[in-house]
Amino acid sequence: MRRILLIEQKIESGFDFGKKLNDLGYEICIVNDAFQALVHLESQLFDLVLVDLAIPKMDSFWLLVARKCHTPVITLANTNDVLEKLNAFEMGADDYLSKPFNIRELQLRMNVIKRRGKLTENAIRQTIIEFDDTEYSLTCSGHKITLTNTEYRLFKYLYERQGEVVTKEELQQRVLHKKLGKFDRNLDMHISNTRKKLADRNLSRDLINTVRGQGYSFNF
Amino acid sequence: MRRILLIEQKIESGFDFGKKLNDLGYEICIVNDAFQALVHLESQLFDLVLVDLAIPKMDSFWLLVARKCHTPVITLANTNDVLEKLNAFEMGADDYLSKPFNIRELQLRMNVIKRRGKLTENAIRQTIIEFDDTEYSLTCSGHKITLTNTEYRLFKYLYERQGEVVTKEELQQRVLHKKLGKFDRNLDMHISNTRKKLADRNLSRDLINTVRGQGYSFNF
DNA sequence: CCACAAATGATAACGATTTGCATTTAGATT
DNA sequence: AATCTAAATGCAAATCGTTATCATTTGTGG
Repeated sequence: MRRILLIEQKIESGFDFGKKLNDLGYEICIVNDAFQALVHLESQLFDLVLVDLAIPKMDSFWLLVARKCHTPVITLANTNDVLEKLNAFEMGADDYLSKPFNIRELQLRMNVIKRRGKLTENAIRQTIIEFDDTEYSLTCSGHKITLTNTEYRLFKYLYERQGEVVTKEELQQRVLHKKLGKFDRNLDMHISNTRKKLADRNLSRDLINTVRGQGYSFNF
Repeated sequence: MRRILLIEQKIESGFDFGKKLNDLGYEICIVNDAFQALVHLESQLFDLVLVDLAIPKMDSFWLLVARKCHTPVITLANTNDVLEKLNAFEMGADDYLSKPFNIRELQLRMNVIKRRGKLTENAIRQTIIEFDDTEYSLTCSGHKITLTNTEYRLFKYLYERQGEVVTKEELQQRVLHKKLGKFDRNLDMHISNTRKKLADRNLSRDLINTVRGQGYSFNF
């Protein structure tokens, strides 16, 4: 899941939101009306369409288009209105979020959609990991693990792309902020140390899976 | 004038154009939306930004960013529309070209900007710092200093915002990737160590200026 | 199935970063 | 100007991150 088309009425409010997503490694494209959305959807491939329900008219128009391009859609609403929620689903949205929401929540739902798309509607994940950004700790099925800053950011980065294989280059660039050297072993060390901590708390060290020659991936 | 950031809507059409420039000795980086542009502008130094005006909306957004990074901007347009031209200048572009244009013409204009830039640059500062991302070293008026990864990224971050006061919060977030604690001393330490290294090489430790209660700023 | 190369795992040593405490400085208050 | 206080700094110790090295695993071609 990489490229996201964000349809926001107020382009400015989309900016910092989009920036956040961008920081997390997504490529964002923001448009503010259905026609532009149409143009973009037809000329480029997107992995997800996020629509602010405040977009006037055209409600289901872009949806049709998205459907044609086999792109999943998540709608965003400003209210917690149940009717609006039902409406979104009726229109054929794949999921729904009401603002303000946590980026993490969005990511989780994106992952669910992604999996649904790939594995044709399988079990919903029940193991959920809670992250604590302030003390670099995570809690998984009752076990709490405290990592170091770097271990934490690596783990979280992988978690946020669960299922995907993340290359060492990417991790090195985006988490460690340095280039990957020829015989660079330091990612391996962080992974190794993290796995040890997982094992110490009776969690599977295979939460982080190594894909030989390619990188690492997170898997429950 | 070396590194150019090219913002093109259709990435393909940017390719051969970019290739031409590349053949002429420029280092080109092509992106196709404002956010990517933002990311690149914030993480690397460019000497010039070329923007295809066909980039939808966002018109002035990337411009703001480029301004922040002290990078000149030339806009490219598909029409010969005078309004568009005026609009470009209003937005603050340094120059304007309508497609199709001669690469020579572009070069001429780039030189003009360069000269313009150098003049003001010389008036303001004559010292220029060269950065080496691979070994975290910088060269300033003949003196070469090697920093650690973190010191280097902090220094560069401040340098890229020269004149501005950058808050500790921001540095902590964007460079150290952690929250600023109440009695957090680690930025101070990095600054202190960097200053020491500057002094060791007969460079002014006041290149990094502390603004009591606010943060740090870079100043020649 | 074996030999070989390449990738990964793991330990330890080393260097960098962070933390805690003591001290100094800048600015506000009187 | 003397005092007070919050912020900044210096230094040392503890923690964390990186590198060097060797062992182990995995995949490839004979």
